[in-house]
Amino acid sequence: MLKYVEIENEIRKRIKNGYYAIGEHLPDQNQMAKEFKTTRVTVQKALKNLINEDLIYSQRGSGTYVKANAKYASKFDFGVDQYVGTTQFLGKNHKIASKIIKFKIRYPNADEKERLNLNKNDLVYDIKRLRIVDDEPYAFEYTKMPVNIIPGIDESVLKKSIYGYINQTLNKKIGAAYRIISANKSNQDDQKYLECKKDDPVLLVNQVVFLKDGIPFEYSETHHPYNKGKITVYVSGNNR
Amino acid sequence: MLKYVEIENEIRKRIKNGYYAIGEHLPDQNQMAKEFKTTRVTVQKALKNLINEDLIYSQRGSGTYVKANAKYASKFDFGVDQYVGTTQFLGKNHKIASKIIKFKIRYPNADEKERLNLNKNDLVYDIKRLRIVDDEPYAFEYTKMPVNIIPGIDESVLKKSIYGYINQTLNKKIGAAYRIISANKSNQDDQKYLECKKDDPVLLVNQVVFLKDGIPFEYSETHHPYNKGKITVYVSGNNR
DNA sequence: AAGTGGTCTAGACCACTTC
DNA sequence: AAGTGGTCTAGACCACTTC
Repeated sequence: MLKYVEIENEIRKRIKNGYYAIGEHLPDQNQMAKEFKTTRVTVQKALKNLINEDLIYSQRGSGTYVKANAKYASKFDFGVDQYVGTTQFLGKNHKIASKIIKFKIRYPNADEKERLNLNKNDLVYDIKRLRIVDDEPYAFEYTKMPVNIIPGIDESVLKKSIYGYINQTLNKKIGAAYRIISANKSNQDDQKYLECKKDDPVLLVNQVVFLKDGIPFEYSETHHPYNKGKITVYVSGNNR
Repeated sequence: MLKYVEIENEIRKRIKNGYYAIGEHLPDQNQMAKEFKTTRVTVQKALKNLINEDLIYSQRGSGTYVKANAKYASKFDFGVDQYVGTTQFLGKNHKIASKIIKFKIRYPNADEKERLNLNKNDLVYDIKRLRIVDDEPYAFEYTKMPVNIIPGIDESVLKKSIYGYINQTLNKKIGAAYRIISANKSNQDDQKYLECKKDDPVLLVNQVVFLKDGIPFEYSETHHPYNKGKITVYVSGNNR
C-alpha cells in the first residue's frame, strides 16, 4: 500500500467519525509527518488529494481545515458526473434493454467530420437506439461513432452496452466528455418511442466523448422525457 | 515567478505552436529537469497540473503524451462550468439588469433547513428575480440564502450582482456547487416574466452553492426559456 | 516572533513498458 | 537491459497568518 494512500484513508476515516471536526484545523504537516513516520512532502501529497476531493482546504500561514460540506458532498458522491453510458450509470439493480431503430455505416457530414475530427474517407456508424429501463422507455439516443476508432460494432453490441464493449473487448479507456444540456419540445421520435405527448418537454444532452488519449469516439444526442431524466453535476470550487 | 508555473507555461506554449505534436511523447522528466535547470519533482508538479487540465497524460514506463483533444478542449475552455452568477458568466459585453419580483426575510421551511444546514431560529432571504440580458428576459431565479452567512443584502445588491457583493464587499470566496439540471413545462412565473407560452419547455437548474469553507449559502432554482438557456459541462476523464 | 503551508533541491528505489 | 514515470526521504528557504 502506498504511504500517501494510507494517510488519505486514515484522515478520511477521522473526518467521517468526527475525530477531526468540521471547521477545525487538522494537525499541522510537521506533526502529521511525525505521526505517520514520513516526510512533509508525502503528507502534502495526501492532503492535495483530499483537497481535490473537496473534503478539506488549506490556507497558507493558517492551517488545513475540514470543510463544512465534507459530509454533504459524500452524500452525493455516487451518481454525480456519472453520465457515461446508461448501463454503467444505472448499475445492476435495473433491467436495461435496447431497441435498435436504425443502424448503418456511411460517410460523415461536415458537422460530424468536425466534431469527430475525421477525414473524408473515414466512415461513421449512424445509430438510433431506444434505451429501455425496467420495461419503460428511458431515453432515445442518436449516436455517431467513427468506425476506425471503434471497430466491430454490430447488433449484438448495440443490444447490450457500447461502453462495455469499448472497455472490455477493445480494451480502450474512456476519457473526458464535453456536454451541452438543453430543453426542447418533443420531436417525432420522442413521441413515437418515448411516449411523449405533442407539447411535452424533453431534456437534451449533446455530447462529444473522448478516449484517454484525447481521440473523440462519440458524438451523440440523447433525449430524456421531462419527468424522467435529470442530470447531476458537481463543480468543485478548487479552481476558482 | 514560480518555477513549476514557468515550466507549465512553456510546455503549454510548445503544445499550442505544435513543437510538441499531438500523440507524440514529450521529452522524459530527466531531460526536462535538465533543460529547465531544476529537479524531477518540480517537473512532475508542472506535468501534474497539465494532466489536470487534460492537455497531456502520462503512462508509467512509457512516457508523457500530448492528448489529441488538446486543442479541442482549449476551444471550449471559456464558458464551461461557468454557471456561477449570471453577471460573472456573461461578462462585460452584455447589459445585465434585474427586476426584483419578491424580496423578504422569513424562517426557513424543512427543505430549506436541510439544504442550507440551518437551525430553526436562523432566517433566510426569500428572493424572486427576473434576470434581463440585453433588454430581453433571460432567466427567472428563486433564491434562498441564510441571512447570517450573507448579511446585508438589500434591493441595491439584488439589482446588481449577489455574487459580486459576496466577493467584493463581504470578501468571501465561492467554492463548490451541486446542481441538478432538468426540463419541465413552464409555470405561471415563466409565462408572466419570461414570455413563455403555455406549453413551452423550460430548462431548470436546481443548485446548492458553497463557500470555500464548505458552508452552503445558496439554495436556488433557475428557469431558462428553452430556446435561450444551455448548460455546458466538461467532465475530465482523469478520475475514471 | 512563532506557527503554518508552499516551493524546491538532490538524491534513492521501484514498477512498468519497450525492445 | 534500458528507458520511463511514480513514490519517497531529509533537508532548506520562503510567504503568509496569528498573536
